[in-house]
Amino acid sequence: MSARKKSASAPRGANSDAGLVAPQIKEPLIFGEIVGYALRRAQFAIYQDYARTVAELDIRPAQFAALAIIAANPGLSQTALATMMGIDRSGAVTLIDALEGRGLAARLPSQVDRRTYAIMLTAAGQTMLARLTERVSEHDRRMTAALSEAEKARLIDMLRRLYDRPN
Amino acid sequence: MSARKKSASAPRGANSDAGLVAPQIKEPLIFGEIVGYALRRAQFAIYQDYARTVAELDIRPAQFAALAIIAANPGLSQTALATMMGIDRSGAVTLIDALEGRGLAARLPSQVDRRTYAIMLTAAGQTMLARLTERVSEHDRRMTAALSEAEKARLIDMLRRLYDRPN
DNA sequence: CACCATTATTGATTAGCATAACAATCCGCG
DNA sequence: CGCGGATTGTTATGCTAATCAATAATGGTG
Repeated sequence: MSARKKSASAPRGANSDAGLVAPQIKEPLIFGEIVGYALRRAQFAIYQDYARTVAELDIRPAQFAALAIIAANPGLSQTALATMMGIDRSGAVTLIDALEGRGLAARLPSQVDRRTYAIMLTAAGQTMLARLTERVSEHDRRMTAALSEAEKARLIDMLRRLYDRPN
Repeated sequence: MSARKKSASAPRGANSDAGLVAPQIKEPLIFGEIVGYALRRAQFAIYQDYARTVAELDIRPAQFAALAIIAANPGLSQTALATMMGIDRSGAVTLIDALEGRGLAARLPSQVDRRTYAIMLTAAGQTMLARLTERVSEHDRRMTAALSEAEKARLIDMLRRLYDRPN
């Protein structure tokens, strides 16, 4: 549900553009009442732009998240990264494989547990993260330009109350 | 990025639970500043529960959306449904195949355009949609219980301003 | 009528994600 | 010390959804 395609090519049937109105597709009433719907559309719109933003540096959304988490927790294990990102351990493997293959992260042998690696950012990874952070901040500012700073803060607070619920 | 797993099984290394603090995984600073991150987490949390809610009636999220849109626009074409949902026409085919296979929707031959079908809900589809709408409303109320009615309205308004931007 | 656009459909391809299995290693307990 | 269970990284497999191209049938337009 997005209806973000260009000119809504609804079938015009047999009526020209004389006086007849083109049959406009209506949005179901319930969509307007539900928070989850507005949430989904806003998230989708922003995520699209976010993906395009990081793609300019040939980075996928999950990779940026991984870089940021590794930078904030140098030497963490792969499972720690996986649980932090809410993905499976197997997903972390391919994720780090990609980062390591591009020289952005490295698997150092852990000194306390020979099963695990201590994941670190390389120098290239740190500069890449710096450039990404800059662009992502700009992206977020641009996408929320319709909100004042106070509104932005209130929005974040309300969203946190939605997912931070004590269950 | 979700960190919603149970007890954060961060590796404890070699320290017991005596006085040493278990190495807590920190969230990157930038995540807290970005609207898109809070948006993503809230959307994910709510979507999870939403999917489970409709799954109780053996319906997938996209199928509920299709049912609601068809009910609001009886006799629309498949491409109209596809553009409304923001998916490809080929996706609408399999979507309606499933609904038709379960007797919830029907493809009636259009009387004005022999290429298109007029998609309608069957009686079973209408009662199914009614039951779904009931449960989804309850789900939305439950998920947004941390917000007052006024806050909910303000939240929806702000979210709309995020995806309704005039581009 | 001729030409091009549109519709529904099929098939192939891809990406993402969860699941299961497995060897290496760690930890706890006798 | 040694054994059993748990954990870590890894690989393979399957599934779901999304994307794209191609095609036959039909519509609209000059």
